[in-house]
Amino acid sequence: MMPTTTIRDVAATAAVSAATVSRVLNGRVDVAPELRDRVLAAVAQLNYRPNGAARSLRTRATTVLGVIISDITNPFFTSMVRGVEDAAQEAGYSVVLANTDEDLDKERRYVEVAAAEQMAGVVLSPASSSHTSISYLVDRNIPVVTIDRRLRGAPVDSVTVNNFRAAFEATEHLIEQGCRRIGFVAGPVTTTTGSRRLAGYKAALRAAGLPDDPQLVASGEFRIDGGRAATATLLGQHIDGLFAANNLMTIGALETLGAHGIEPGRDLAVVGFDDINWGTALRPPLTAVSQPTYEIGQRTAELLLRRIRGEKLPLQRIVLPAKLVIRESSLRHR
Amino acid sequence: MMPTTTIRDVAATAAVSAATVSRVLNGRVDVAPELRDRVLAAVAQLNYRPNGAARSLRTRATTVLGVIISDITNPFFTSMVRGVEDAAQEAGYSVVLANTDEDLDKERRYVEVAAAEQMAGVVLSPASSSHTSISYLVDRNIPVVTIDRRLRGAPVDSVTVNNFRAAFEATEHLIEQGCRRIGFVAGPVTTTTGSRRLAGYKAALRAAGLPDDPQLVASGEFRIDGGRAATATLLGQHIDGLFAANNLMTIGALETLGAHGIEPGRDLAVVGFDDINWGTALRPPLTAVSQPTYEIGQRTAELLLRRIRGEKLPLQRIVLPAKLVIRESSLRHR
DNA sequence: ATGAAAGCGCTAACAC
DNA sequence: GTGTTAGCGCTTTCAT
Repeated sequence: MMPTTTIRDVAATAAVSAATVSRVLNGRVDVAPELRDRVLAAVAQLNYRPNGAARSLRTRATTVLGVIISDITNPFFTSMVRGVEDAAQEAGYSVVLANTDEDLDKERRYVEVAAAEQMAGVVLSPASSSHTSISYLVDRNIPVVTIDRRLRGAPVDSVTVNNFRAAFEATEHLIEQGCRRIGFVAGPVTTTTGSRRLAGYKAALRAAGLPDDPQLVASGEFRIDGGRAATATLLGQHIDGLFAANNLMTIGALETLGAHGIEPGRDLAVVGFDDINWGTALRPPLTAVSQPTYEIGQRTAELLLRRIRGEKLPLQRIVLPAKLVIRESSLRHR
Repeated sequence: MMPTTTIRDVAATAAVSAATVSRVLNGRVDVAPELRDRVLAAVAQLNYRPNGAARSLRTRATTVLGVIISDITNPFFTSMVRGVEDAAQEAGYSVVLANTDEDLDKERRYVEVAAAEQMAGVVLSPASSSHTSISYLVDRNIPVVTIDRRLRGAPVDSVTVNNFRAAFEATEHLIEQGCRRIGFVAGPVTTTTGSRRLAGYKAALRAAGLPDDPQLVASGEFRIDGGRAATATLLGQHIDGLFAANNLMTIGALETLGAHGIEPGRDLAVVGFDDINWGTALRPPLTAVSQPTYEIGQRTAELLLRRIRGEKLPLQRIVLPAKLVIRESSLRHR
């Protein structure tokens, strides 16, 4: 068992007081260069690392960011988390993860934990745009940035993509490919992503003068089985195009199409929302709306860190561009 | 800004000493039932949550597990992390994530951080089986369990699958399908997974009396481009079967095959290591070695928690079964 | 500019 | 069994 080296050890080695060591370590300017050097040398010599617990007990602040998302198992969130992680790490913060499975109770519990643990800030992907428990955090002045989704009516920073526009463009692309009956595999409208993507799809139909047939929309959870079920429903509707509202739903859709012997690109033009690395392993490769997931995470963390540092900014609603990547699953030239 | 309620507030409300509150909260048995109830009532009434920083400063222990893996972006790790997470959460621990990108320097830095932060335990997927920095942790009596991979020569608990056997069976399956020249897209032999899977492949060839042609093995990093490059090499070798050593390499392999107009199942029998949810979205669906990733994570966390609680156990080397899931990409009946 | 001293909230001896 | 007390390692007044 190693003896822990404390700030007093450093102070003794550098022949200064513990207070001075603390000042040096926290970048106070009012320390004589000579003492500074002695302190730094001692720190290096003893390989000293400040005790985080003692520090946060004293300052009532930690260097921990909470990341509360629905499910780390979804590759979409994974890449965002990675972006948050990297940005946090760079600033000396660490990241603790919590999965809510879109369950409001779990979300609330984790938010409470974040408050109790006095986390420096929280990244949240809210399970619902209307019900929220962030007041626990707001009351304690803990900054929150929502990621991927927004909270309606709450004055909270957010980082999202332009879901409406991206869905509009994807639908437009299918129309350009000659599709006239485009099925939409929709997610839950309780999330802002679910509702905005649906709205974009409908708007594109209207813009092209196509009927907005409710039969062409089937919705479900943002999960594989949700996509499977919705697609199965739509197959009865004589569709000539299919647009799935997220990556997991796309998997379910492709499975169902495959099971019915329907080949994307040949028999049906298919577009998915969220571009993942395996899209290119498919035959034909998948046309998909690509979101800058890593950058979303990075930007979220950067914004959160600015709030943590106390910067005064107006409410931020960062919207990053999602772009359609056209491959072959949506082309109908045969 | 909310005022923080401390243990003294609870003590005052319950008309006992702070020490008694502490005893109740930590499950000491030597507290009179009556006082216990008063304390619990006060805790509930004040909605009290102990301050983690103060607690760990005092006890020199946290309720945080470090999870140090190569890349959270890989769906394989993702599911394991989820398993760790859930088990940890259940025991009142939280999880902090760190990505090493298979970089030994990063790994060492994170291990140091885990030690400095006095994390309760660490789950590690070592970038190398031989070089390691876990002594920082061992010296401080911080338990470590390696996950997915082992550390050679280090007396550390591990949870893995039987990579040798799984690779053996996958290869055997290809041989049964009539393959005689099976290409192997290999990962780095510096990892135990990389070397054991290669060994299993070779052993199966030998067992079937097939020549162990080194030309049939091409190796690279456990990444998409690694799989692409290795597969491109193997295409010059007149192979009739292909086995890729991990999920990302499989993506690269499928891409390369697709680009050459080679269809899995029809022109070439293909098996991948790691079964991921999109395997069924492929046409034909992918035959793959399925690992119980979530369970691996769970078991790892459970073992780690037992070590944290100080249970005396012999060195644990838990090996979970990976099983071949046969779909159509490996069948050659046409 | 630097040091001495107090105290963050909690638990673990120790005393009763 | 329960309370009193000391102190974990750090930062931050307050003196000097």
